[in-house]
Amino acid sequence: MKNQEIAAIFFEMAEILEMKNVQWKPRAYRQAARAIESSKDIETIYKKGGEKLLEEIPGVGEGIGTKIVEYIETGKIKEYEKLLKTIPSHINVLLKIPSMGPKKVKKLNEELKISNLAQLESAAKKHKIASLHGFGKKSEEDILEGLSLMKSSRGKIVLKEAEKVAKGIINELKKLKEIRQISVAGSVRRKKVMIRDIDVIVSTVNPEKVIDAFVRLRDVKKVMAKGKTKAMIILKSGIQVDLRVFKPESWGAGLFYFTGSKNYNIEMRKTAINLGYKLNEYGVFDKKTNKLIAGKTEKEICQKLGVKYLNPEQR
DNA sequence: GCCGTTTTCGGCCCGACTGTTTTCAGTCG
Repeated sequence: MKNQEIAAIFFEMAEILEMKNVQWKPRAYRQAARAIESSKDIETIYKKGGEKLLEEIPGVGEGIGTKIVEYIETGKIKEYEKLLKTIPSHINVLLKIPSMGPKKVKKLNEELKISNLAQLESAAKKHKIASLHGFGKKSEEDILEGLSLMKSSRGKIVLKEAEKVAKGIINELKKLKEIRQISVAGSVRRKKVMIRDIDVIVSTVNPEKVIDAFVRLRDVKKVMAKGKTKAMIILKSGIQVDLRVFKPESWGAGLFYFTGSKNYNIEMRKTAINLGYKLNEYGVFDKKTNKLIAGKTEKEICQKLGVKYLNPEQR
């Protein structure tokens, strides 16, 4: 199955293009990569109907279609090899550090010639980064923490372990009388085999209290973010847990939004737009009046969008 | 680079949070 190989290449191309400040193409490559990841075996499609049939995959057009064909036929993509030569090799590992994206990686490379983890660590420790425009003292601390987190964390965990952790957190939070509804969402709810982080969704009329309790859970190692509607923590085990808080009238929308895969969500939002609606994590809204027309439950939302209610695993 | 029951050109999902800012850019999900 070449799907994963090709998708990985397109994701990487998107990152490189982004570092080069290329507009829109990164999005196109990512969209195609995600579609390819979840599409049927791409080689079979090609053998059956040629490039034309490949272009029926959403997000795959002439340009990307030709590249897929090139990979199937020759095992490589010239454009990709060309792109690789334009950046320092292995600079992509820097993108794996939390809080580091294409723009920052590019800047650090240009200003300080940083192109690997060791150079990054050394520069941060010598406080060379804080003086760069757009960076500061906190950026330096974040980088060092991100580096140590990366060294210690085991990356993804298996579903069973994630479910156990999620259950523990939910049981703990359930003790708060402020909580109306609570559920796990994201890839745990979709029952993916490997889990990167755990999403927990809550509905309440008192968000502050719930978020406070969340960031003070027993096993919290670090609070990554804490706002009015969401918080992110890293547990001592290295697992990241995100909490999203909603009002009861948006419960279904929140759960829907943070359960769906990225592709599924984009699909649903487009469906909403076509119907003259707007869909976000708070509900389905009438585009003209901005009035909430569905949000309490997932089924209500599906009904308004005219789509079949799918089990989380299918989204 | 992709896509189109208003468009073959001109848009591209979008909201929250943080840090470095002086109103915003970058990152994340």
